[in-house]
Order: sequence, then C-alpha cells, then structure tokens
Amino acid sequence: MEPPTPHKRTGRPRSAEADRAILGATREALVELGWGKLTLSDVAARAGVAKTTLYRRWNGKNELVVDAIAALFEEQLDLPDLGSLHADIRGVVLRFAELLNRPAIRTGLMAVVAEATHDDALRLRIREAIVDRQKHLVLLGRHRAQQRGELPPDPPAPCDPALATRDADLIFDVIAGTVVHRVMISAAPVDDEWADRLALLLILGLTGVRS
Amino acid sequence: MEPPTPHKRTGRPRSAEADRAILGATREALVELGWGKLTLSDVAARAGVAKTTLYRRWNGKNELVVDAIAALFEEQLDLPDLGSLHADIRGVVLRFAELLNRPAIRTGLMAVVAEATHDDALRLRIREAIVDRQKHLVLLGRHRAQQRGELPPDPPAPCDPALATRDADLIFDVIAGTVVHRVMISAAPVDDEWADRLALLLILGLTGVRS
Amino acid sequence: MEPPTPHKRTGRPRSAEADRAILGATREALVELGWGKLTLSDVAARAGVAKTTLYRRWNGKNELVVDAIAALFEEQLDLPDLGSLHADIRGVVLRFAELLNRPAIRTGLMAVVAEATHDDALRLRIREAIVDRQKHLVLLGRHRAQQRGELPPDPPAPCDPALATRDADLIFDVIAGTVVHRVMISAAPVDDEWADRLALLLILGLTGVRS
Amino acid sequence: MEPPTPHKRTGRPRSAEADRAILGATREALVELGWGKLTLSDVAARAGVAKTTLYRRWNGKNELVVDAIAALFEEQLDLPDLGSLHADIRGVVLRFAELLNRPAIRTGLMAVVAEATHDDALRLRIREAIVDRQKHLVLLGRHRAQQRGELPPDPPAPCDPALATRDADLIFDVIAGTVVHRVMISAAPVDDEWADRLALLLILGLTGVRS
DNA sequence: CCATAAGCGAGACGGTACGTCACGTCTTGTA
DNA sequence: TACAAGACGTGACGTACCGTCTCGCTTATGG
Repeated sequence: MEPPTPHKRTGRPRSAEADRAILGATREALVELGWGKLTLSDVAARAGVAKTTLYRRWNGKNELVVDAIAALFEEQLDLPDLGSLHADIRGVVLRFAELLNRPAIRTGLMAVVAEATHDDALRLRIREAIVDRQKHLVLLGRHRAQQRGELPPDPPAPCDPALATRDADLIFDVIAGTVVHRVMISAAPVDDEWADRLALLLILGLTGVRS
Repeated sequence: MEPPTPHKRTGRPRSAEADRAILGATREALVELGWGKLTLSDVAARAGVAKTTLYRRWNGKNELVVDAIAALFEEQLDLPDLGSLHADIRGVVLRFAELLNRPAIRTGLMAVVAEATHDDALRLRIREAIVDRQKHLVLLGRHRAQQRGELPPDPPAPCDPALATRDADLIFDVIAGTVVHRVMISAAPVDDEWADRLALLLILGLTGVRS
Repeated sequence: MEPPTPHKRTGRPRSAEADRAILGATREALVELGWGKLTLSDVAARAGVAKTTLYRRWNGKNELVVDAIAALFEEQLDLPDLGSLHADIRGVVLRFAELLNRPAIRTGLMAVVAEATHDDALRLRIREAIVDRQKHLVLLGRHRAQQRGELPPDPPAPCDPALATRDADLIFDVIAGTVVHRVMISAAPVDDEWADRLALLLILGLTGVRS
Repeated sequence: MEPPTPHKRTGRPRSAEADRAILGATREALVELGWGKLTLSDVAARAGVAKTTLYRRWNGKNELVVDAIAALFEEQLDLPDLGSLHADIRGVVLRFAELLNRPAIRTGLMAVVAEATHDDALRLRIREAIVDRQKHLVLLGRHRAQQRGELPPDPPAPCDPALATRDADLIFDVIAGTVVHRVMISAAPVDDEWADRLALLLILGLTGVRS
C-alpha cells in the first residue's frame, strides 16, 4: 500500500521494534477500552514509546487503529474441504463467528466500520484489507460444490462477467451479514445447530424449487 | 415503556417540548457532523436548551443517540400488505435499506453498535429500542403468508414455544444482517433487482425442496 | 433597618420557624464549609426548607450570611471590673480571642469582611452591627482607669470632641487588630502570658515616659 | 523556596514567561472584578495562556491569588533607614497602609485570609509567602535602633532563642494587625498623623517606664 | 364558608464557571 | 535525524450552583 518508505537514508533509522509494540499496544487497548476511550497517550505509554514517535508514523487514531486491526486479518481464512456444500457452509459460518467473538476483532472491526460511514477512503481501505480477502471463500465453495455436482455449472459464456460474481456477492452478504447481526446485535450464540439451519436455508435458497 | 415511573408527582414537570427539540437537534447534528464531531453542547444549543437539561435526561452521547435514532424507526414501522410474501419481503428490504441510507441513521446506528461491543447495557438498550421493534414485521409477514396459503401453518401445539420464534429470529438476522452488510460494507445499492433476488432466496430457503 | 415589613396582611404569613432554621443552618454550613463552598441549596436542605423560601427573604449569599453572622454578635460584651487597667485589658483581649476561636465567628466574620472590601454598604453594615458595638468597652475601660487614677482625666473641654474619641479609636484598632492578626494570620495561641505582654505594651504606650 | 525540586530535567521546560503573564493577569483581573467574579478562564485569556497551563502550576484560585499577591509584596520590601526608630516605624506603617489600599491587594489578601480560616495549608502558604517575609523588617528596625542606642542591646546569650523572636512577633502582630484593622474595618485613613501616634505608642510601649 | 392571596416543598429550567481530559504540536536534552 | 519526556493551546467534557420558573398543596384572612 505504501511505497516502501520514500525515506531519506540520513539520520537515525526508525525503530522497527517500535512499530510492533505500537500496533500490539493499540490492539490491547482497543480490547480493554473500546474505540471511544482509546487514547493515543495511553497507547504510547503501553508501547513504551513517546507520543511523537506515534504521530511520526500515523496521522491519527483512525489510521492507527485500521492498521492495527488489519494485521489481525492477515491470516488467510482457508477452509479445508469438508466433503459437502452443507458442511463447507457450516464450517465457514462457525469460523467467521469465532473470529467475531474475539474481543479485539469484535470491537476494532465495528469501530472502523462505524468510522467508515462518513469516510469513504476508510471504507475502501476496510474492504480491500479485510472484507474482499474473505470473498474468495465463497467462490471456492461454489467451485467445489459444482465439482461434486451439488450445484449446476456456471451458465456458458455469453453472460455478463460481472453477472458471474453477482450471485457470489449476494451470498457473501447473506453469510457475513447474518453472522455479524447474530453476534453483534442479537448477541446470541453461533453454535452448530444455528449454523446448520443457516446452511440449510442457504442451500435451499440456491437450489430449491417451489414445493 | 416505563410503566412503573417511580417518580413523585412533585416539583415542576419535565418539558415534553424539550425532549422533542433535543432529539430533533441530535438527529440534525448527527447528519451534519457525524458521530465523532457531535457535541452535546452543540446539540443543546441547537435545541435551545441548557446542557444540564440534556444530562438530566440521558447519561451520555450513546444513550441520547440511541433514543434519537429509535424515534426515527418508530415513525416508519408499518408496512402495508403488498399482496404476496415475495412483495412483502421485497418491501421490507427496500424500506429498511432506505432507512440505512439516511446519513443520520447510518452514522448514528453504526456508532452506537460499535460502542455496544464493550457495553452490554448499551447493547440491550439498542435491542430494546430499535431492533426488537422491527421483529414483529417478520411475524406479521409470516402470518399473512400463512393466511394466503403461501406458507404452511405453524406446527400444532406441543412444540417448545421458544422454538416458535426461533425461525423468526433466524429470518430476522438474515434480512437485517444482509441489508446492513450490503449497505455498510459492500457499499452497493439496494435496488429492486437486488431486493428481488434476496426475497427469492429467502422464500426458496423457507419453502423449497431439493430439486 | 427594615421598616417592619411593609407587608399586606393577606395571604399566608411567613413562617418564623423557617427564619430561625435558615439562619441556624447558614451558620452551621459556614463553619463546615466556609464561605466559598457554602451553597444556598445546601443551606435550604439543612434547614428543611425550599430554595424559593430562602430567596423570598434574602437577595443572595451575602445578605444571608451577614444576617446569620450578625446574630452571633447580638450578645453584648460586658466585661466585669477586674480591679486594674492591666487586668481589664487582659480580660478583653482574652474574651475577644475566645470569640475569634469559635469556628462560626472566625470563618463568618472574615468572609464578610473580605466581601466588604468591594462593597461599601456591606462594610458599613458590619461596622454598625458588629464592630461599633464593641467599642464602648474601650471607653468603659478608660473611664474606670481614670476613676482609679491609673490614667489622667480627659483634658478639659475646649478640645475637639472628635478628638475625644480619637485615642479610643486608635486603642480599639490596636487591640482588635492585634488579636485578629495573632489568631488569624500568625495562628498562634492567645494565652495569659501573651495577653499580659500586650496589655503591658499598651499601658506603657499610653502612660509611659521615655526612660 | 523549593530547593528539593524532585523534578526530572527531561521534557520541555515550563515557560517562565507564562508565569509572569499569569500572575500579572491575575492581579489585573482581581482589581477589575474582585475575588468573587474572578474567573480562572478569564485570567487565562488575559494572560494569553491556556487554562490547563494554569492548572498545571496552581491547584486553584486560592493558591494562584496568594502567589499573585505575594509577588506584589516581594517588590516592595525594603525600607530605607530614615534616621530614627520613630521615623522607621512611621515609614513602615505608611508603606504597609499604602499597599493595603491598592484594590488588588486589599481584596485578594482578605479573600485568601478568609479562605484560610478553614484551610490550614492555605494559611501556612500565606504566612510563608507573604507574612513572614515582612517580619524581617521588624528585626531590621530593632537592630538599627540598637545601633543608634534607641533600644537596649539584646539580653546576653542564655535566653531561649525562641524567646529572642518573641518580642518581634508581638510587635509585628501589633503593627500589621492595627494597620489592617484601621484600613479594612474602621475604613479610616492612615495618614502621617495617625502613623505618628501609632509609632509613639509603640516606642513608649517598648521603652517607657511608668510615669 | 369559601374565595382570594400569599407561602411553601419540590424540582426542572437556562446559564456560567468549574476542573479534567485528550488532542495534536512544540521544545527540550540525549542517542 | 529519531527518540523520551513533558509543557503547550485548544476545545469538549460532565458537574455544581446560581437564581428563576412552574407545579400542586397549605394556611391565613376577608367578603
């Protein structure tokens, strides 16, 4: 994202240690205090770093927190083939819910999303750094299901290529949105039973015919 | 809503006018400034009210904004009978998306949800004041569909009554969560076409049989 | 001072009980909190009275406190004849110091004096209600001393009558001022020994010749 | 005055300029508004300084005003040798009265003294910052008078050293207390004639023998 | 004997200042 | 040049009292 530091070679180099400590301290503080109470002075103190060091690297709370949260999503969500479309959906639902239940992610993610409602650049950054990375899971799952014969193959060629991802987008919104709503708003557990029901609803929705 | 009112009938009563003015000013300020820049002093000034009056009624920004937004949802609850389950779902999806696209609601709602990730009392307040009030729409829609014969009647009696609302909860999470995700995260439009596809997926998911 | 209530005879009469309770509560609060922390709401609460009742009778903190303090000085200081000028001075010094060591008087008196530095009407009121009432003690003491032969008789007549009290004023300033300074500023005890020394200094100052 | 200074030498040092500006603004505001209307916000604005800077250095109105007034006394301590004990006393009395007639000092000093009646720390601060600094004038005057032969030399050695200052304390209480009482309470002028009479009384009191 | 008129308790109201907090910038000295 | 420390100007915070204003009730007289 950043041209790798267009940085003069003169003077004392920036401490790489500091970056790590700051991002870690930010996540820690975010979990304990939440976005609203999070203080850059406090982050600096936790990181054993001066406030100036912090402002030298980031322009403010927003940028710092987005970077701190993005790092949590670095680990790719690669789900194993569980043998059936139902099991694959169930798996991704449970995996995602588990992520959302980690306090750092829960708080940090919602905070930046909230901030993004009036900051388009931030929203773009979130989608690129966090959301879009998960979307391939939907495509992977569909591909596997088509190979297994659980879903019909894609329609031939003529279609709009944008239309090809149209369904994937809807499904992604449904899965991600539903899980987020369940966890964040309804504050209800995402257990095996619930994941089963959601998976069933989705598969029927995609493949069913009117009874 | 507050039936006990353990409030003596003594002293000068609180001005109902003030409540209206404050909530209105809050929404207005929320649109113009966004959550982060919203100031209780500013709200008070807009409402022509003293800051103290504001603190006498709410405990802070969070609660005030929740109530201000809740009032917006309250106005817009009822959906007319559109003649079919598909049309009803489509209608509620479009209606909900339209609400979420109002800047005041978009910003304010996400901000309080974000705060609620580490404040259970606030989450409860949000659910009571906003979310749960929408849930009856799901029940209403199901009832209508059953009357029309589009959905089977509820299973007899013996079932767990909690189980009776279990499905409604799932459907609510799916509709609300998907629309929110579409609008807030994917930042894609909720138009007639998309609403059609979501409604179709839901109806098939609820009534379909494996093809 | 007040034309005895130019008050219509209609309506419910004011509670005399309330007046007493308020003045008492004021003194009590003054001792505990001091002028700066004393609040009219608090006084009202202590007196078991509504704030409005209080404002109906006084125009503000100043007037209330002055009245409350003035009441403390109602009791005339009448010192017995102790047999010698030295003993009389000693007696008045000790008596005055004892008054100043009562917390209510110490705090209240200084508070109104401080307020009076920029309120001439208040200063006048203080002098009339409090200070001038003590001044007769000086005249009394001088008269007794002259009778005993400890002091020469007043010069005949011709002198300016204002000049007659001139010395008394100085002596009063010396006694009162010195004791106040000792107690309030130096925060040192006024004991028999100190009172002796002050009395000696005064008597020498008034009667001595250069050694 | 603050010899230990347990203050690290690190960080940006406090602006000495600010101190001067604040104390000056305090005195200015004190004259214009009086103690009661004096606002720390206002002082900060006059000094061109942030409110926080002010609170970083003082704990409140009281301490600030004490220091502001103390600075006024500091400027004006030294009294020239006027050639005789009588003239020296007269000089110090007139000088002190002149100070007390400046509105800033008159109002501010009495206000903090009043507060000090229920705040021992404040009383101590007043004594250290203001009162004790004047006391050396008494010692200086006595020393000069002894050199001139107007007063007998100090008694040899054996006496209690505390006793050495005992007389000085009494004299100081008499001079300061009497002048304060004359100015503040009696509200009468301190002119040459009055100062003469007070000086005479004191000298006789110290040196006279019974006539 | 009840109507008029004030007093009274409670407490909400518009203000003003408070003292605190975090922000993001700056100025030191040291590495 | 980076860095730790910490003072700085700014501006919102939430609180506390001010003095005023409704309320509904009580207590006196006077028509």
